[in-house]
Amino acid sequence: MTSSTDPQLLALAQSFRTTLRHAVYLSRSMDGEAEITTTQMSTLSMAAEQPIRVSRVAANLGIRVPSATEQIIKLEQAGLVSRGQDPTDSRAVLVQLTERGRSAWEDASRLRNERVATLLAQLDDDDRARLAAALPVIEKLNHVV
Amino acid sequence: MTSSTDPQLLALAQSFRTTLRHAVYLSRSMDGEAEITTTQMSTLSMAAEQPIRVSRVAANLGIRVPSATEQIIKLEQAGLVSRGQDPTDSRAVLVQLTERGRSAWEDASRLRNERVATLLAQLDDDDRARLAAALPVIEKLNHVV
DNA sequence: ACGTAATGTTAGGCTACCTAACTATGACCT
DNA sequence: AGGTCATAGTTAGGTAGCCTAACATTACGT
Repeated sequence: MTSSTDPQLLALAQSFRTTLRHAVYLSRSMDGEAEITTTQMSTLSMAAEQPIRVSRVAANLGIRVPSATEQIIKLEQAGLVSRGQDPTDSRAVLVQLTERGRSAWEDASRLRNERVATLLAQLDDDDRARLAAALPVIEKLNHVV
Repeated sequence: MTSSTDPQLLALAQSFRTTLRHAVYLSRSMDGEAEITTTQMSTLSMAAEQPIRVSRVAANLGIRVPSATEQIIKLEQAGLVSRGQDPTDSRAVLVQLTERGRSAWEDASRLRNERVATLLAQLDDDDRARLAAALPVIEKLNHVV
């Protein structure tokens, strides 16, 4: 990975980074006055799919394991998740949503979705199609790593 | 903004939010071991275009003015930006890049661009086109607000 | 069975962010 | 002009998320 990179690729990379930065600002402004932080929301989203290890939460969030432990403990104290043993590995801890956690996640998720949907409603059909087409591409990038 | 939102729009909103979240994780992992933090990088990016007020930096970053002041002072102490008066309003402070700041920003930017370009190189042409087509759409969302 | 690797937790410190209170300048109004 | 209020930024002090280092526990390879 030297500096012998295709100029067109570099240009796309730069646009992508800039747009991503702007999107993050946008996302933050949407989250604004929520009672659940973005990190907690992300953690709940992961656990909503299936029980997940602390180390995986940390890896997905891009933070260290002790930091993930800290957040998860807070979520546990709030009654939103529970920590249980992994039957296949007694070192591991499986984080899963409680009933309250699931409904809290659903509520917060719905609220955010509605806000974003309101934004998207102001695009025309072509733009929405372009956006929809690009989402799977961005997802691919994560698996390339 | 009630819950009378089009289901298709809500579905797209949810996908968009999820993908955005994943992209942020990806972005963080790219920034990883950099010597300039993401916030500082963003601040430099803004000042690189044109001198910018502290309050605008704060607004763009989604943080409060005192927090922006704090970061800008650090950048100033690092010799990367200078703070000058706005000739049109002596209350305002204009943040602009120093020579060192510009080259530091260019270096850091190039490094990140190359990392992202390496990722993008692993997509096929169609996917890259889809990605490129969606970036302006996402930019539009910022101006809709 | 023993040494090493992997998974989490605890302890302590750093930094980015916040609110509240303050200074200074601009805008408006009479 | 003078008075009042709004706007731009800084300072002070507190909160929370993230980090590294050190530790306990369980798994794995030889």
